[in-house]
Amino acid sequence: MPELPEVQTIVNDLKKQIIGFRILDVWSDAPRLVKKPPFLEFKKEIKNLKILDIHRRGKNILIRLDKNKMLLIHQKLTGHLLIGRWQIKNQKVIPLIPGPLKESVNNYIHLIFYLNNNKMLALSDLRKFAKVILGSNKEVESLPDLKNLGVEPLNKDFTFSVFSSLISQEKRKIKTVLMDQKIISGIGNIYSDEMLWLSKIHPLSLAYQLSIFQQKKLYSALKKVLKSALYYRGSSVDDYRDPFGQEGHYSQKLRVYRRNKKPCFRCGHLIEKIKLQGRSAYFCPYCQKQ
DNA sequence: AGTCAAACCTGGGCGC
DNA sequence: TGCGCCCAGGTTTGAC
Repeated sequence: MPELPEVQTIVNDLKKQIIGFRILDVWSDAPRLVKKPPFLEFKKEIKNLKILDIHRRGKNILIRLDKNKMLLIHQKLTGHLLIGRWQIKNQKVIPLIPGPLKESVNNYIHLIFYLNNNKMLALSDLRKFAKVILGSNKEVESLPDLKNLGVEPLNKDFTFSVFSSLISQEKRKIKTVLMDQKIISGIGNIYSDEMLWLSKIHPLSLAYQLSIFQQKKLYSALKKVLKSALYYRGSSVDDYRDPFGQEGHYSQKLRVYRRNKKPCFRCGHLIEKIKLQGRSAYFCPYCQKQ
């Protein structure tokens, strides 16, 4: 499930592949992935638009187009953006390029943008949870998806005092707060577990009850984990792949996520798994005392 | 204000 | 073999 490091890796990779090219056409066998406008309109509107820029906001990918249009893509749980070439045969998507793209992510391609560089940008999504929206710059910018997002954790203006004031008025559990996109954008289940383990904080601790010392530990762990995961091109815990079908290498660096009943890398006690708001949280009961 | 469940989806793993 | 069941999970929505 792509979080900030994965989404940023994808955006960085795609920059070199799609900027300056035109979208010639769109194909989909799951038009419901496009939330706005209705698919036929979407197809008509996006035709021949030139790709001017691509960037990330939270976990959203934003592709700026000609004629003041913007394309928003959120990959949710199992979405993958892939660069390659495919052919549709009997309603099935067949890869034309051998290699890494012949992997399983290819089995779930539901949306293809045909570009004028003889390549295609495809959205593969096993769960079909992904979200695609096309609108004017203004329309897209004012969507709640973007408008309600909190601070970007890797921006310079995300200082310790900003972080401190954000969490010290939060009565919710710290893991819930870290994953709340309205507070800080881009952190999900994997990296919230990792930063809490690194700063030795229990996921169920109430945010406003953390000491200044703990806040400082968490702030630096937060930055460290995200930067490092970005450096290693994200984590491929389930099936995350970059636009070329390659895995991220941070999976080998993960310290707690999905390590239930395995020894803690720090103290050897067994990692525990608990449920928190319908999600799993992994932590070391010895290192991360409440 | 905070917590929780349901909905959106479907492959994979389990028990029988 | 194969059926039914539950689970994973980001985000939104609605209920308590």
